[in-house]
Amino acid sequence: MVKINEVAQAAGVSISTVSYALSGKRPISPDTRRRIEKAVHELGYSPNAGARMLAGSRTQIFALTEPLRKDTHAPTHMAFVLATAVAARRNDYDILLLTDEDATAGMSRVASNGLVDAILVLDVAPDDERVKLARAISTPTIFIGIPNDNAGLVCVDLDFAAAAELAVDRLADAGHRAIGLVGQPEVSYEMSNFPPRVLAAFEKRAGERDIRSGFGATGSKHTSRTATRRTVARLLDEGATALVLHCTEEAHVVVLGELAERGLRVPEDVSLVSVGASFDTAALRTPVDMIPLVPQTSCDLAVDLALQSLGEDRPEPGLRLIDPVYAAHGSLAAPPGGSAD
Amino acid sequence: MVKINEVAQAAGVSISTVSYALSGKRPISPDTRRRIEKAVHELGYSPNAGARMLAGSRTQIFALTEPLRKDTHAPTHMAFVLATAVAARRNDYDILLLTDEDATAGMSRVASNGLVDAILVLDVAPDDERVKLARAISTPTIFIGIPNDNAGLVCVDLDFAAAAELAVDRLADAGHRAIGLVGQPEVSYEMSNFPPRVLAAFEKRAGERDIRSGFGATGSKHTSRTATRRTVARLLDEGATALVLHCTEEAHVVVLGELAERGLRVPEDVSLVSVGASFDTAALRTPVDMIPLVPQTSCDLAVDLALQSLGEDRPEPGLRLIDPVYAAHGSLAAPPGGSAD
DNA sequence: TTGAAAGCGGTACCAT
DNA sequence: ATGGTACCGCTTTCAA
Repeated sequence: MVKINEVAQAAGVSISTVSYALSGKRPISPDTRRRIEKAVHELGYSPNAGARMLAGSRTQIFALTEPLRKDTHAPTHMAFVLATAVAARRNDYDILLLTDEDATAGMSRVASNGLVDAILVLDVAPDDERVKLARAISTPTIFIGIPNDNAGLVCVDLDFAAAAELAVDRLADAGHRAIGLVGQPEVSYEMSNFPPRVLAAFEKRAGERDIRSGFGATGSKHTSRTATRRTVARLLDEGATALVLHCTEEAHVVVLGELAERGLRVPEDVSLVSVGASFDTAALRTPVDMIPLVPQTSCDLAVDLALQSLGEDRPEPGLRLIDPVYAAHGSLAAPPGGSAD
Repeated sequence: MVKINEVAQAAGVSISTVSYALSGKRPISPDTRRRIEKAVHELGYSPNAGARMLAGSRTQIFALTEPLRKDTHAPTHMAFVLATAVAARRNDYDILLLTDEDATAGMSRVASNGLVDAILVLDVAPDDERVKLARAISTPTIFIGIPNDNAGLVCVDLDFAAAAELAVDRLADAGHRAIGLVGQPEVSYEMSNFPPRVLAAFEKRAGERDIRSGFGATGSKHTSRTATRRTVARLLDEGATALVLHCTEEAHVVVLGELAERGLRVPEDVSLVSVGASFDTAALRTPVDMIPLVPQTSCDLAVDLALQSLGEDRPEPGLRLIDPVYAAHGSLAAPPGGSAD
């Protein structure tokens, strides 16, 4: 393990010069700089992490808390973890994983031992217990997701409400008068923060546009497709000519299968719009229009905010809602028989 | 951020006494110990991570490298990450996530800046590039999975070969003379380390027991069930009276569906044994016998080995193969018509 | 533009 | 059983 003094000696300069050359915090003559870089390279020097944390006051580590509930959707979750890690690395930060049984335990630990510069919160529940802890500690904390009680917090997320409204608007504009929402498994409306936002905005906007709206949950395991099929059947029976999908990829597949079995074509007989999916609905056997949830967008922003929290102008508390984007894939058309009711 | 000297003062003892009381590295009188613990508790003291890393030579952090290829099965992968994190925490260790595009970059970085005490390697490929790096660095490295070239490495994994043999043996013992293997998507036989081990051992043991064996891959996405159905159809056509399943939960479901459609009962008409699954095959609509892959077992052992690597008697290089365990769920019986061919 | 040296907050050796 | 203190390797004043 080569140390800074060895580099200094090899380059024929003082320790502090090496340090400054590496941090760029003060001007170094081109010549000196070259000799130092040469020494660093030849000796394979890499500053000791512990010493850096102690002397400087940056650890170059962010904590990521993820309380992995049994209902978390693994692929989506992983996409967020990955996106966070990538964004962090791009800024020379590493990610420390906090998956404690007790979500708050790890958080308060790293907050009080100074292991991390900031904390990123994933898998936010409506009444998340990490909220009050975040208010109590001094380590900057960024929520990816929006808890009910979010006063004073920095939160980042897709604007799910706007996304739901956008979906309703597009369908209403196309002439649909009755729209069904195929939602998450029931339990998610208590455990997670965004499903309720979609549902509420969907119903509100439908009301505003004088549209009849229906709602139904999906099954929580792909082994029970029944719940999903029943929901689709009911919504169609109630007269829906379009469905908004806010569910897993598996559930999308089941919906498409159910429509196919009933001999219904997309978009001639039924229009579809997927909201908040983080997989590619254009790759399904029937491509579906989508207003995607892009983990990278949220995570990049979250990391930016975390970095900003370390500087002078700490970000204002408040929600950062990401504008929804509509991607057409041909699953939206006018309802059969024109815009009749 | 309360420091050790404040604790010492509050408890009316010296700094070193506090340190020793906390580490338990030398006897402390019951009375003193109580006062120190009281002070620690009241002040909410938690030793500074950076200072510890620098002074002691333990960072209390393990790195976990996971090069997230596009074909990695998210739920299984997450189960391993979670199991590792839990095992680590139980031993007062945190997990630092290394998900660099370049898998080796992060590894060599943490190896040379002393950020972690050991490295755990996940998602091992047959010709994994992290192998030669592991040999080059001084940070102890534990592989969870077995690369082809594993000389000198410490590797932990389920004994997939023994598991495959056990499956064949049970079926052969029950009288089956023709067995099919429903395997992974084709690409996995190049990208991952364990599918080839199952396949090879399956065929070898079948040969030894004079059993006709067949093999077929599954589809790589649940959207393409066709490949899986075709494989099942072919294996049955070839006369298989039993199937060994080494595939995803989705594929299991498809297999069961295909059997049901053909009017085949389990186990009366076809026997099934699942090998290396990390989900519960007993919870499927038809419970299936399994020889499970238990992430916790592998990860606990890996963490143990990592800890051991930090002490005096570093573990011998070599493979640690975990014995397979057979869990019966009623999907195995004699072939129809007795043990006729 | 460069150097010397004072910490950062613990750990563990050497005393008592 | 307890205390004093020399480091651990780097960052960052303060001086030149």
